[in-house]
This record gives sequence, structure tokens and C-alpha cells, in this order.
Amino acid sequence: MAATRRTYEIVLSNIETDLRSGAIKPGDQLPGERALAQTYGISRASVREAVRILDAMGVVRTSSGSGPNSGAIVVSNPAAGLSSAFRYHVATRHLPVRDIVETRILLETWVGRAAAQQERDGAELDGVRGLLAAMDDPGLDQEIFHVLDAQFHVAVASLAGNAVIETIMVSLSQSIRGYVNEAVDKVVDWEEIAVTLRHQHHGILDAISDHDPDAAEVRLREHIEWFYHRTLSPDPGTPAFPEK
Amino acid sequence: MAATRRTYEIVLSNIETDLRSGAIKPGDQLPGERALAQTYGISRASVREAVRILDAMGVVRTSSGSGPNSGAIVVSNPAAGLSSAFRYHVATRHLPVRDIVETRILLETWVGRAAAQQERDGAELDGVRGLLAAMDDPGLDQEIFHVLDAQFHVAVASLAGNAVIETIMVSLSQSIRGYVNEAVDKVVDWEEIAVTLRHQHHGILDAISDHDPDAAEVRLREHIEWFYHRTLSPDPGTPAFPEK
DNA sequence: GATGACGTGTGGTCAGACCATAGTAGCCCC
DNA sequence: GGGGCTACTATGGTCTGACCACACGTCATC
Repeated sequence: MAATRRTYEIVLSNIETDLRSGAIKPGDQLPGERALAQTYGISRASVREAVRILDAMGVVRTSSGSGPNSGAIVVSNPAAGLSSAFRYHVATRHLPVRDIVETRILLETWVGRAAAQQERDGAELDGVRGLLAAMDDPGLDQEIFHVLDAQFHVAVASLAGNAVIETIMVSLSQSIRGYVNEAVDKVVDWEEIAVTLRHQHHGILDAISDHDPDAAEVRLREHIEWFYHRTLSPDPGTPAFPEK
Repeated sequence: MAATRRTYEIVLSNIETDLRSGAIKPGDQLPGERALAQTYGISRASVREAVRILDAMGVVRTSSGSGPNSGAIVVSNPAAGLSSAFRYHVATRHLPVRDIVETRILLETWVGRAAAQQERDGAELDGVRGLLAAMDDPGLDQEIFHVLDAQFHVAVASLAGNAVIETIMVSLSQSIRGYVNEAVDKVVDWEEIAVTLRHQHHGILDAISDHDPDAAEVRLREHIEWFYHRTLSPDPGTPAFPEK
């Protein structure tokens, strides 16, 4: 059975080939399901199964209606597919949360070092500073805080200039989002934690701004490890999330 | 439209919840499509779309027939889902091959250092040595060489003991497999390249065996960079693969 | 020019039919 | 009792057709 090619794979491999050759690219509208079914001589249901997979992988987004924004539009959203995959496999315990955090530390510290070593004009960090300023609002809703926090890490990652590492970082962060939210809901001293996080963020951005890669690395490592121990690993003996 | 929950997502979220809670785990057989459709009060087609996604993510594998091995069986194959996602997004040029190689270098050197620092009994590297011995066969088919090469890297990664990094490494490697194969088919001095690769592999394993993380890191970096320059980047001006 | 109605093509979902596959149970023979 | 064969059943895989909601574009009317 594994050796038999599924019908929907015809669509998948053709679309991958077209993406690769540049015949279709992000922003383009694919032919409709009925048209693709006719083109490949298969049923519309098989086309739909292929499109479902592409949708889950972040390659297309679909919407009904008519006009140029309808149907399957090619997009570039790798973090969608990757974070889903990570999430399922965390749930199966095949990818332990502890390993995810360790991987995040590796990637984030690399990103911090790289960002600290980049030449840049003074205005380039203004967007990041704006994020930190928004996060410094003491009355900020906890959920918004986390959204901004994620945006801060993405912004730092994009400074480093490696799209793959940025994507993996985002995906890993999103894959444990649910567990983190649950853990944060249980802590009694969220305000105290937020104060420390804000302080750590500023330290990280200062290190990058000051072109100090060693400080950036140390501070990012401390930041992630500290938050991990305060939330996902409060007690070494009582994991609140899938562990092997 | 994005705010409206798709019917198949009911199945997806329920299965993720069950995985997370341990109610189902790898090896288990899911209820049949018709049974799931009845359970959730939806059509079988919607169930199929959910199962397609899980299949693509490496969470289930499906086969027809009857008995305990039929239907959708839960598996743990994260590299399947991740490498597909990477591959599509390399094809869209959103994830440049150059960034993938840089990420591989970061992960492989980390793995090499970690493996070199692990305590182990002498027999633990025998499997890896066996791989290198197999690769040293001068008459080895090129395709088999690459299979063994990939196994070598996986074996080194598993020595380091981080399942997430190992999975990402495998996925990244697989995502550019096609481009590498095409590039290798074009080189005229494959035998010369293979001799160098064999030499590099032995050096890497020696460094790990000798508990020398610095040497392991240096040799892994050289190994990947050298191969990249000899194959995927022969001429800086003529990329043979999607680049931005 | 603005608004509303209509038509068309889109994806989303459902139901049903049929096929190939893989196991299991039952029956028959040695 | 064991082995082989057949029939049955449940499985996924694929196809067909129907219907719905949606979004746009066109045309007619004010």
C-alpha cells in the first residue's frame, strides 16, 4: 500500500513542481477544484484532499466565492505547517518539551549573536523598541503580553537574517503555546514574572544595540531558561506537559 | 472565512487532545472513517480530509483491509511532516537553500559537540563505525552512498540526545535531497568527492570518540560547507535551486 | 453615480456507490 | 487436530452528484 501512489499525490507533486519552477508563486490563484479535477482526470474529492494538505502545510489558503481572491491562493506560511507538525508530535511525546526548549535556546542564542554583529542604522531597532514599550504597560492584558512577547522574538530573529531559523523558532514557540498558556494561568505571581521578563527583554535589546554578542547570548539563554523553569518546569517531578 | 471552523478540524482537535492525554498513542488503531463520521455526526469525506492531514504530518498511516493493522494507525514520524513542509517552502523560495545549509551547520555542529561530550561505553559507536565501513566500499553505488551518509548523520545526532534537533536535522536534509541528487548527477569527479567525504566522516567520528568537541565542531562545519560548495553552490552566480 | 438584483463560479459538506485489500471465521478434508 | 479454501466483513481509496453559503461581476433602475 505504501508503494502505491495515492491519487491526490498527483496534484501535490505537480504543484510542488510548478512552485519550484516558478510557474506559480505566492499570491497566485490556483485553478478551481473542478478545473483541477478535470485537468488531472481525477475526482474533485481527491483534489480536495491534496488541497487540504497544502493548506495544512501553509502553502495555500482557501476561500469560497468568486473573483481573484477566491479559491486556493498560494501563500508562504511555513510556520503554520511546522508548528502543527511539532504540536502533534509533542502531543505524542515523541518530541519532548524539554528538547524543544533546549532547541529554542540554541536557535535564539545564535540569532542574538548574529543580530548583535549586524551593522545597521539607528532607526532599524525602533520597531523592536516600540514592542518593548508596548509590553511595559503595567495594565497590559496577559494574553496581549504574550502576543507582543512572541513578536519581540520574531523581530530579533529577523534581524539575524536566516529565514529558516526564524521559521523554526516561531514554529517551536507556537507548538508549546498551549502548554505555556495553561502553566501561566496557574502561577500566582504573574505580575512579578512580567516585571522580570520586561527587564530581560530590555537587556537583550541593549546587548544587540551595543553590538555585544556575548551579552546577547547570555541574556537570551537566561531569559528562556528562567521562563521555562518558572512555568513549564516548576517542579522537576511534576511535568505539566507531555514528557517521555 | 478564516474565523469559521472547518468541519474536519473537529476531528483534528479531538485527536490531538486524545494524543495529549495519552488516550491514544503510537501503535494504536483509530476507529474507522465511517465510525468517526458517525461519532462526530459529520460526513465521511470530512473525516478523510482530517486523516489526510494527519497522514501528511506523520501522525497516522493508513491502509485498507481488516484486522488490527488496518485503517489509521497512530505513528510517530515527525520528519515526514517537517521535511514536506520545508520542501514546499524551499520550492516557493520563501526558505532559501542557503539558509537551510546554514541552519544545518548550526545544528550539526551543536550535535557534534554534544556527542563528543557524552560519556559512553566503547561499543556504542560500533554501529556508526559499521556505517562508515560500508561507505568505504569503493564500488558502492552512489545512491546507496547517500543513504548511508544520511544514516551517519542521523546516528551522530541521536548520540547527542535531543529528539527535536535530530528531527529538524533529518527534515532539513531531506528537504533538499532532490536538489543535492540533481547536483551530484552533474559533477564529473564524484569519485574524488566521495574519497574526501569518507575522510571527513572518519575525522568526525574520531573527534567524537576522542571526546574532542572542538575538533568535532570544526570538522562537521568543514564537511557540510565543503559539500555545499562542491555541489549546490558550484558557481556563485548560477544557483541550481530556488534562491531569493 | 449609487444601489440592488441576478447570475456565475468558488469552496465546503454531505450522501451514496463501488472497488481493492486484509483479516477472520467457518467448513471440509486428511 | 491441523491445514487449506472459501465466504464474509470491515477497512481505506476513489468517484459521482447534489446542495449550500459566499464573493464577485454585470446589468438594470433610480
